[in-house]
Amino acid sequence: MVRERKFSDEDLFLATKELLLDYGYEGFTFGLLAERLGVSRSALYKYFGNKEELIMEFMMYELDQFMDKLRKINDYNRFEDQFDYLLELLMNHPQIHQLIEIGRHVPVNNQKLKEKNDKLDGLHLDMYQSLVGFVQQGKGEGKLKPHIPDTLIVGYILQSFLVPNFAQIPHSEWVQSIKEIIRNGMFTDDH
Amino acid sequence: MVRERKFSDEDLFLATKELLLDYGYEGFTFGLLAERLGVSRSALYKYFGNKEELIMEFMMYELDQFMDKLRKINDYNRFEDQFDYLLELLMNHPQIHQLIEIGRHVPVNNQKLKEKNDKLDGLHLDMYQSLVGFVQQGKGEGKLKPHIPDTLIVGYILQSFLVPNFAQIPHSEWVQSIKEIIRNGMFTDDH
DNA sequence: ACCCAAAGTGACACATGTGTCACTTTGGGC
DNA sequence: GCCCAAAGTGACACATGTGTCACTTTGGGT
Repeated sequence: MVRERKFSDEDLFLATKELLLDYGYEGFTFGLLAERLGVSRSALYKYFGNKEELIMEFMMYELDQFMDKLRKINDYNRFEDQFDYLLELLMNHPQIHQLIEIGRHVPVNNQKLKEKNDKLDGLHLDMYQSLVGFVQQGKGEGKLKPHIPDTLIVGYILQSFLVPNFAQIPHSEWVQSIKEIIRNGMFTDDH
Repeated sequence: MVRERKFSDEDLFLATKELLLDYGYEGFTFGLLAERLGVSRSALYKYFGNKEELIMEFMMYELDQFMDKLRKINDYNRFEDQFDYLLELLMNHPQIHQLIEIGRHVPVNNQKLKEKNDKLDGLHLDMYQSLVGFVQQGKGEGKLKPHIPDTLIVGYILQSFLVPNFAQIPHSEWVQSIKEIIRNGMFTDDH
C-alpha cells in the first residue's frame, strides 16, 4: 500500500446498501455515494467503471456474506433448530430479499456485466435451493404443512421481516410475534 | 368538450401505477409516461405542474378508490366475513402498501403540495384506523390472538400479498395457501 | 532525498430529465 | 363558414448525473 485509502470496502458497501434502500436503484448516484464517503466522485471510478458494475459487486459481496451464514443451517440436524437459526439470521439481514429485487433492475449491457450477472444468478439460485431444501426437510419431518407450495413458504418467511414496525414495538416482542404468526398464524386455535 | 382528449384520467393513472411499480419514484419520468400514453411530454404539464403533484393526485385517486371499497367492510357483522372480504379486496389491490411507501418518498416543497400531502396523510390514517378497528373486532370476538400487536397484524396482512409468485402457482391455490398461513400458520397442528 | 505507483481531484463534454412558452390543431357553438 | 377555448406540440434554457482525463498528493521502498 502506497497511500492510505480514505474509505474501506466495508464503508463503501455499507453506504451503498443504505443509499440503495433509501433511494432505490434509479435514485442511487455516484454523487450521493461520494458525498457520504467524503471523497470525490471521480475517485469511485478508480474502483468501479460505472453504477451497474458497482451494484453488481455490492450484490455479490452482500449475497456471499449471507450465503456463508445460510450454509451453516446444515450444522443443525433437527428442523426446529434450523428454523430458529434461519429466523435469527433473517432478523439480522431483513432486507436481503429487497436488495435482490433491486439487483434485478440492473440493466445488463455488456459482456463483463453479463458474466457478473450470471455469477449473481448462481448465488441467488444457491440461496433459493438451500431454502427449498430446508422447507422440504420440514415437510419430511412432518413439521410443515405439505400442501402449501415450497416457494410460497420461502417467499413468505423472507417477506415477514419487511413488515414495517411503525409503532416501535420492542424488538424482542416483535420478533416473537412474527415467529408465532409464521408457525401458527394469527387466529386463535379454538374453532 | 371542444377537442377530444387523447387519453383518459383512467389511462393516465393506470400508466402511472405501472411505471411507479416498475421504476420506483426516482425512475418515474414525464417522458416515460408521455411515451406510454402516446402523447407529447408537454401535454402532461397542462394537467400537472410537476412530477410531485402528479404523483400526489395519483395517490389520492388510488387511495380514494381503495377506501371506498374498504369502508364496505362494515357491511359485514361477523369478523369471519370481514376477514374474507378484506383478503378478497387486497387480492385485487396487492400493491396498495407498496404504493403508499413510494408516496412517502415524494419531497414536499411548497404550500400547495403540503396541503395535498396532509390530505393524503388523512386518507392514510383513515385506512390504518379502519384496519386496526377490524383487528380489534377480531380480538373482541376471540378470533385473533390478543397478545400480537395490532400494527403487526395489519402490516402482516398487507405484506402477505407482495410475496412474489415466481413459480407461477395457480392463482386460486396461491390465495388459498396465503389465507391458511395467515390464519393458522405453516406448521402442522400436532406438536 | 528521490522515485513512483496507487489514491484522489477538478474540469470538461456529453446525456437525460425539467419546466415553460409561443405556436398549431381540433371541433362544437354561433 | 368563422370563432375560440381546450388539447396538444416542438424548441429552448436550465439542472443534474455520467464517464474521462490530465493533474496533484501521498508515503513506503531504495
